[in-house]
Amino acid sequence: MKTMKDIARLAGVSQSTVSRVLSGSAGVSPARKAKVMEWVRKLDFEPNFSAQTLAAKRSLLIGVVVPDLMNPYFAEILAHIEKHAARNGYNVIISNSAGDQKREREIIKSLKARQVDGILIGLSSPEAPLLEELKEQKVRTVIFSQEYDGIDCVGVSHKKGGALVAKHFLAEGIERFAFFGPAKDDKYLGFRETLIGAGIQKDKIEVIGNEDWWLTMLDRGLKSAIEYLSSVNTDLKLGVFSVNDPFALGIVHAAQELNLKVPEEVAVVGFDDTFVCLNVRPTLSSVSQPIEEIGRLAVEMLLKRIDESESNSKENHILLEPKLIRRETS
Amino acid sequence: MKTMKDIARLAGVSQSTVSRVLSGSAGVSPARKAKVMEWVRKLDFEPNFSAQTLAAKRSLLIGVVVPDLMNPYFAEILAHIEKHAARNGYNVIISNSAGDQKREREIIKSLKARQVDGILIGLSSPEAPLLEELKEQKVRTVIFSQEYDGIDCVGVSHKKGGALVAKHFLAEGIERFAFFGPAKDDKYLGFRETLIGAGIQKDKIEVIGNEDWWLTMLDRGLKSAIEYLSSVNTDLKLGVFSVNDPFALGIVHAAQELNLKVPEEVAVVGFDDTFVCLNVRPTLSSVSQPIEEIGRLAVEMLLKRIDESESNSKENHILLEPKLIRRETS
DNA sequence: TTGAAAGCGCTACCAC
DNA sequence: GTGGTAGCGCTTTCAA
Repeated sequence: MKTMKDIARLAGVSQSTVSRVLSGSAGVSPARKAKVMEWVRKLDFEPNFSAQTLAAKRSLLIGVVVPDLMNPYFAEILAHIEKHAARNGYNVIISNSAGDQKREREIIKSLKARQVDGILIGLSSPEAPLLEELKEQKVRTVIFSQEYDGIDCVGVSHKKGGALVAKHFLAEGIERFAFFGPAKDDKYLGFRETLIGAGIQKDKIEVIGNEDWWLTMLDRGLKSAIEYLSSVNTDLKLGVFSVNDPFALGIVHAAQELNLKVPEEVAVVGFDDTFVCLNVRPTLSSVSQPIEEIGRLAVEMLLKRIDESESNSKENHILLEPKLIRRETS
Repeated sequence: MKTMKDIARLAGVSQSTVSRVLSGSAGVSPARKAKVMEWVRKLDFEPNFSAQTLAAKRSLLIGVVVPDLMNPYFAEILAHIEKHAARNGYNVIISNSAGDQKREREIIKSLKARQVDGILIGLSSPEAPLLEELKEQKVRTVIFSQEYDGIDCVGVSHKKGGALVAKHFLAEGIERFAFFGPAKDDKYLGFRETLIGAGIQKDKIEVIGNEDWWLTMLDRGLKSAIEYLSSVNTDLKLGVFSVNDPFALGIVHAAQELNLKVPEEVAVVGFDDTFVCLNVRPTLSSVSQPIEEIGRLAVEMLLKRIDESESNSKENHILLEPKLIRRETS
């Protein structure tokens, strides 16, 4: 491995000069600059990032934490994050939390030890204690899955998304409802609120997979979907709203397996509008989040924070509009 | 940020002792060890990775390079790689090459500058020059997508996979064939070889999306699939073999759009057997790679290389058996 | 405009 | 067992 010292010796200048040339800081004569660059090219030199990080306290590294890499939503957003990060000279460390808070803490701790310049985090459900910690520790953080007071975030309003689905189901004349996912999710709050506001009785709204929903998720929800659908009374048309697309797919398949007609007997709407929605038959209705935009904005927000030396300014919240994309399952 | 110096001062020992305790190296009295650990816990101390990397020349970081994060195959394998890496105390830097060789070079260069302990790389098509470079540079590397002389690798034999599909098509009495993907792909070689061995005329075998197949990939192949299927003579039943699953899906949808019956008029087989195969209707036939195993083995292989101080030993090639999973599209 | 030199936080060697 | 100390490769004052 070559070092700046080598370049300096070969180019006949001091190491400081090499550093100045490479960092693009002003105050180097064109002649010396050219000489340095010549050797940099000749040796295909690249400065050691660890040394740079140690000395400059800036790693050009961002950490991304997601609860489930297999969920196409997170895979897609990771792809966009990586693209924009790379474009700005940043590398991305990816960590999968599997929706486990303990693991999330460990990850964040280790990312800090790596001196990452910032963290982008997607949560699968609201986790106040963790976010509270994140706020205390002064790591620059942007959440791309939900809102939280005192932390930068970007995303759609899940509550509004839930409300959209409720309105849609009501307009279709549906009278029984189920939500697949954690009851504390904002999506469910918006869903339920709207239904109750429209005069629906509470006993017509059910939550499935509440506590252990994450475990249920891991096999894509098929099993618990079958369990639920086979136990439910189907004399009333059922409207099922799912916390995400893979899980919604599980419901559709469960319905098919039980010979229930979709959407005539069971209407299904997912969340995220990932590309799988179009890749399945029947095509899946879903609440759309502008994934690419969210990924881009999250990176931009974080880099802006990194640039401003003082972390004085108030947090930024960017809320985009969710949209219900109606397809064949609802 | 606290440092080892702080811990040392508080615990009343030298910095060397703190270092020894934290690295678990022998030769520290239990009493002092306990005292150090007490302060480590109290301050929630975590050593600075950059400093460690710089001093020990070991980053506990591995780089993963994939051509397309949106392809479920790579998303899945990344998930497994991350899991096993984390289990062994490694973090993962993920980079998306978009199938571009220039970008791949840049990525590798920057990963080396980051002092990664090793690189796992998945390629979308054979790229001899790049791999040759990789061999020259002594970065520990494992390929998880294909075989290459002189570099460790793990995966299924794509050639065998292609042969399996050819045999299957022949057994179904199919007489016209197409391969969607780059002609230089081993999958195609095995496919074509087997067909020709069985007496099929060369003009009955076509390659679609050869040169610009990657671009085609990016919108999941639907457009060029429609283009191809609408131009082809359909009086003979067609067997289409695709380089991966998303692309195969494009063909199925194109066929549906053109009112061609799948699999009666057009049989389709994908590659990788990602979970989308089961999530679509008709369910997609595909050549299966044991994704989880490949991810695990790739990490294990790399860590073994890292452990052996000398990089003397010959390369390892692990070839797993591909399997044709027949479903509704063939 | 340039170079010398003092760190950044840690590891590892050497001496006690 | 333990502590002192010389780097690891870079950035960034400070003087010249």
